Amino acid sequence: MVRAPCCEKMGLKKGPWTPEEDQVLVSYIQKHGHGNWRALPKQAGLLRCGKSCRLRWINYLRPDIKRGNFTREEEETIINLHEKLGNRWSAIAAMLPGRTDNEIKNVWHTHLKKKLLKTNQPDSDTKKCSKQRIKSSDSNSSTITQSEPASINFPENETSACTSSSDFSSVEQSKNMDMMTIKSEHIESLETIVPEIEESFWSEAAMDDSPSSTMPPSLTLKNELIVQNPIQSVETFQQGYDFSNFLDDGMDFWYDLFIKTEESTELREF
DNA sequence: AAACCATCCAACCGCCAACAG
DNA sequence: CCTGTTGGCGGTTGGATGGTT
Repeated sequence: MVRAPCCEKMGLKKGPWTPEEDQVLVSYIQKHGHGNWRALPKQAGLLRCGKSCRLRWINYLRPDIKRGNFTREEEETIINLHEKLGNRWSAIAAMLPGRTDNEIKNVWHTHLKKKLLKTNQPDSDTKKCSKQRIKSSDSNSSTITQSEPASINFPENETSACTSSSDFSSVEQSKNMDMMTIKSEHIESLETIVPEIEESFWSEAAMDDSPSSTMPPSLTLKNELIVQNPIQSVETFQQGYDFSNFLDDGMDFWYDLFIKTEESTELREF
């Protein structure tokens, strides 16, 4: 079977999207949803192929997209999950609300991979302590800038020592380090969770059924069970899609998740 | 100031699985 | 089953940008 090309040869535009095109796409999806990506550009009056529209929407225009640098917690999550899941970017993205697989993939290739290579070098001073590796010019911010030479490889036997360092003296920072330890120690448990999720658990109907919904299709719950999405509190998850406080909520969620992991293997029921 | 180089990231490409007819 | 269509995924590319020489 010879596959038809994604885009018609004639008349369809490629390359960067203009603000006007973005506006057209957003307006159309807000009004009509995206039932059929292939038909969408024609109906919306866009000279793009459906695939391009879909990519643009998912990776850039979706209202729940989170912009800006990745937080340290997010980077840790990516590294830990990548260790267990490999290059399954979409699976990793499912654990990071507001982040796309494409974005995570980019961050991994351009940022995290290099950091890991650096820290995994045997004769490295960076092994001594995370304190030296995690530089924070702004102690109130957990955001890692792109130029920051931080490592997120956190050997378990180092985290406690570094928690007491001056760089991590605040309560929040201690909490961060605790979370790192917990993630490291319990990542095996996490691995056992993910494969158990049935595909049917998630619904893609939200956007089509209720265009005003702020719940992204990929995260729509069919059931009341909380399984995926560790960066979000149970309460928030059940009530709606609001990541405004995802960081703090996420901390508690990870805590709850892994503490419960220790107590019981029945993780799906809270 | 210009040339060169490195990095980033949005977008594209090709493949595959699921699904409908 | 078979075939064609569609959506989704991971790998890759190339233009833009910033830094260095």
